[in-house]
Amino acid sequence: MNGFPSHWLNPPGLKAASQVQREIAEITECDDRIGPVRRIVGVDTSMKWRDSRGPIHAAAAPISWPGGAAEIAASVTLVPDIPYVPGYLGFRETPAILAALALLDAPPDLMLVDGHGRSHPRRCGIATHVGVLAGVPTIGCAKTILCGRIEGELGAARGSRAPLVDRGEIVAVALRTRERAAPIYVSTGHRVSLETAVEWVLKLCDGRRLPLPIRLAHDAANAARRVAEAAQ
DNA sequence: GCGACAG
DNA sequence: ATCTTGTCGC
Repeated sequence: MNGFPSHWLNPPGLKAASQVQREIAEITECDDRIGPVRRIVGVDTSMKWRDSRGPIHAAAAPISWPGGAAEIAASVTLVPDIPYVPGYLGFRETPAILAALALLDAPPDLMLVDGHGRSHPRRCGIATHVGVLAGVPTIGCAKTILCGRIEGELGAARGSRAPLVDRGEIVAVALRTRERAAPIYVSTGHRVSLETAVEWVLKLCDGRRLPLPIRLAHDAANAARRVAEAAQ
């Protein structure tokens, strides 16, 4: 599907993992390289409460565009190699996400990932990780900050934005997608510029804080978890 | 050394 | 990430 070293998914340790992230960050494209967008997929995972070593359930939820009609979501259950460690989420969840993506009849034209992309200490959050390995344009949508700080003031109106700056670099946009709601942090994952990413996220947030494909993926992943838990 | 720390 | 129902308010 896409040729890459196996250790990009399975490094021997965290030190090697950091090096992999720097390598991926080197080849990531932060400019627009998107074809016609007719199908958008959101991906997310679900797991048991405070169970960082148990199985995770990943879902890929497609919508058609324009219109935003939901299509059948795909989901898989998989035991991750590592527990959750801040900064290394990609190594934990990417295998399951790629497996769910492989169940779709075609790769998406654009993908939204729950988590950071470039707004990561080594510029390789899960949205970048997934985007490069899948060879798909991705946008990172995170609910809280991993690194950096908001520069300036973020307005209260929907659509207000302020840059998220880390070590002098704009790595994401703090975006008010809904009035009276906390902002989300939109970043480049792969092959999508920050400006384009913000445009898409605003278009996909139907009066809600999170974009539709992410919400659908969240629901599908939770449904898969309930099915798996009921079956045992 | 200390604090911070996506999901 | 997830446990949980209703309830209050913009």
